[in-house]
Order: sequence, then structure tokens, then C-alpha cells
Amino acid sequence: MPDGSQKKPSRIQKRNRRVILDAALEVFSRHGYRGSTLDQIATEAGLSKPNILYYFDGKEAIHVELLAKLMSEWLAPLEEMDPDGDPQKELLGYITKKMEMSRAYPRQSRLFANEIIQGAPRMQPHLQSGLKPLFDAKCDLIRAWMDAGKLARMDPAHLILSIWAITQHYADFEAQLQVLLPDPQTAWDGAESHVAFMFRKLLTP
Amino acid sequence: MPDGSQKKPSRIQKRNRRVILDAALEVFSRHGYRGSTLDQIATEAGLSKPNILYYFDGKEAIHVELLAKLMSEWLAPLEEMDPDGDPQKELLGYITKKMEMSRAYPRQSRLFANEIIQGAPRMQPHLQSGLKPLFDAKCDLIRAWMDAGKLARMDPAHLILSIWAITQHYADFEAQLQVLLPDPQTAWDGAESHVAFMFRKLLTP
DNA sequence: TCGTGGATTTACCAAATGGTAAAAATTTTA
DNA sequence: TAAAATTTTTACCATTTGGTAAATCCACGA
Repeated sequence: MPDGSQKKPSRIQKRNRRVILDAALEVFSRHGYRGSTLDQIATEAGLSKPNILYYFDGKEAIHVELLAKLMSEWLAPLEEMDPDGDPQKELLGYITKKMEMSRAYPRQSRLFANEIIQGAPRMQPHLQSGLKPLFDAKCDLIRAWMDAGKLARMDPAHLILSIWAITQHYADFEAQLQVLLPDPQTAWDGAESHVAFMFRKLLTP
Repeated sequence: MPDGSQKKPSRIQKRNRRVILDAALEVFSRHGYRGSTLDQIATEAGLSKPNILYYFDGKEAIHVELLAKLMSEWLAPLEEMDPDGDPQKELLGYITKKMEMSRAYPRQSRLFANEIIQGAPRMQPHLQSGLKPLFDAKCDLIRAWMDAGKLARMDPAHLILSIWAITQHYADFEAQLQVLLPDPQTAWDGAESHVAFMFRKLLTP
């Protein structure tokens, strides 16, 4: 009997929870929390609404679980930035990785954007406890690199925000991109090389 | 009898339509189209729901009117970029203007973001007819400036997209910003000077 | 000041929404 | 294979939602 069950999940449970979360990601990432309905999620998942509520405590529980998963997955590349590596290489590697993630997982990106635009009502604690310390640490690291003359001097916080802004934008504003640059393949390739060029020039002392 | 009335609007009509649009902007910009309700808008406006439907044909009509207004207001600064001016000055002026707008009118920015993230269901025609031609024209202008050696060479389309990405980000992700950079005043000042620095360095040949 | 048309409220609807209880079906286990 | 446990469906329910009809209120010009 799932919901908030402690026992190890059965085969069916694992499959259906995955199917539901995937459907919910699709729906929530498009319409935000309030704009999404359990019926939409149920249809997308190919299950009945009560069946979905058999696996999750409710609409909010699904959303919370998606956000928790999101945080850990999207913070990883930032964590991996190595203090002992070459500063330019580390930062550009991080930027490239983020662009690839935006390209590969635009739904996660939109889910996050929706939550933040809404005022982060269900995520603020996660931001405080998860994102903030890591952000501060990486700001310190970047500042140290700048002090060592390895990077052009600038505000590390706003540097990181710029990176997030641009990578996030290419995922979230896909609909606009498709109007302005009709060929998706060319657009993404152009985006990746432009972003690499841009930050290389910016970071070079 | 308003709704789609042709007659010149009375004093009361003008005031109430303005009040309703302002309330709707507040609500739509937070929750997106589907996540917003007429009751929320009515409460925010200090009017009854039927009274709101006395002034507008329905929920969608309000949203459409907001989007139309948005387009003309936010495209203006791009239009004003002068082909005969100094390229660096024109572009940096545009960037500064966009940052100021993000700071002053974050609700419009979020309204737009919500619509695009959702797939631009009500705005795609506007993008095609309004944004696309202007975007292409300005790409040509920037390319000409680059050909003349006045700006560093890069893909003009992605340059413009970078500008939009960053200015948009500071407006839409305010909730995240407040966690990472607790003092709003310092954050915004830092943002504006960082963005100016960043693009000056990028654009200098 | 009084009538008239514009503005507002009251009282509703039908459909959609998040959620529940219990029966039915199916899978697992003994 | 039969009992036990899990999974799914059926049938609901209360609330919310976008919207309407008609009654009422009120501002303003004759």
C-alpha cells in the first residue's frame, strides 16, 4: 500500500511512479503548478486519476518530489568544478555542461523557471539550504582564481548569474527561438559556440 | 455598454479598465494563464467578478490585451537603436535600457516569460509578425557594424539573444536573487554594472 | 429633480478540479 | 491453487471555475 510507504517498492510501483513523475514533469513544466491538473497528468501517464493518487499523496506531493530531484541533478555540475583545475577550463567546462543540459532536458529547466517566476513558494527552503551555500562557495573559488590573475576581474556572483541566465534562456524560450531561428539544429549549434566564445572572451584577463 | 464597445470610454470605464488590467498583470505574471483565476483578478482589482466581465469579454480577452500592450512597449527600445549612431554606444544603450526596464517592470517581463515557457499559444502570431522582422533587421544592422570593424565579430542573432537572456533573467528570477544576494539595492546596482562591463568587453573588437 | 442609460450586485449554472470510499481485478505468496 | 496482498476501477463528493441573466444601484444631463 504505497503513498508514503516505507517498504521496498515492487516492480509495478517503480514503473508507475516513474511514469507518473515523467508525465507530471511534462505537464508542470508547461503550465506551472496551479495551471496543471491531475487529469492532465493522468492522461499523459496513461493512468486513471485515482490510480495516481494511489501512488502519491496528492498534486503537491508530486510537485515537491520533482523539485527535490531537480535540485540535486542540476547542482551537480556546479559542485564538480575543481578548485585544482585550470580556471578557464573549469568554468568553460561548466558552461558547456549547462548548455548541454538545457538542450537535453528543457522540461526540468522550465519546471524550475516556473517555480521561481511564481516566487519559489515550494522551493525557497531548498534554495536556502542547498543552493545558497554552494553558490557562496563557488563565488569564493572564482574570486580566488581572479586574485591569482587567472581570470579577468569581475563580480563572481553576477558572472554565475549570467551563465545561468543564458543557459536557462535557451531551454525556456524555445518557443521564441523557433520563431526567430527556424532551424533548431543550426540554432543550438550556433548557441553553443556563441556562448563558449562569449565567456572565453569575457574571462580572459 | 462596454465589452467590445466602440464608443469613447467614460471616465469610469477608463479607470476600471486600467485597474483590471493592472490587477490581471499582477496575477497572470505570477501564475501564468491557466493558473490564474478571474476571482483572483477581481479580488486584486477590488471589483466583483461579473463586474470584470462587464468590461472584458472574458479571461482570455484580458490576457490578449496585456500581451498586445507588452509587445509594443518592449519592442520600442530595440527599434530605437540608431543605424547612424556609434555602434558600441547604441548597443550598450539598448542593454542599459533593457536592464532598467527589467528593474522597473518585472511583472511585464514575467508575463512574457510565462507565455513563452508555455509554448506561446496566444502570442506566436505576434512574434511572427512583430518580433521576427525587427529581429532580422537588427541582426542585419549589427552585422553591418561588424563588417565595418566597429564591433567584434560574432553571430548577431545569438548576441541579441544573450542580451535578452540576461535582462530577462534579472526580472524573472527575482525570487532566486533574493536568496543569493539578500540586499536588493546592491544586487541591482551590481547587476547593471556587471552587464555593462560584460558586453563592453565582449563587443570591443 | 427626475428619468435614463451606464455601472454594479445578486443569484445562479454547468463544467472542471482535487480528492475519497469501496468494490473489483490482478498479482504475489504460501 | 487458494488465500492474501496489491493494484485498478467505479462511483462519488465538495469546492472552484468561467460565465450569464436579471435585478438593482447610481451618475448625470435635460
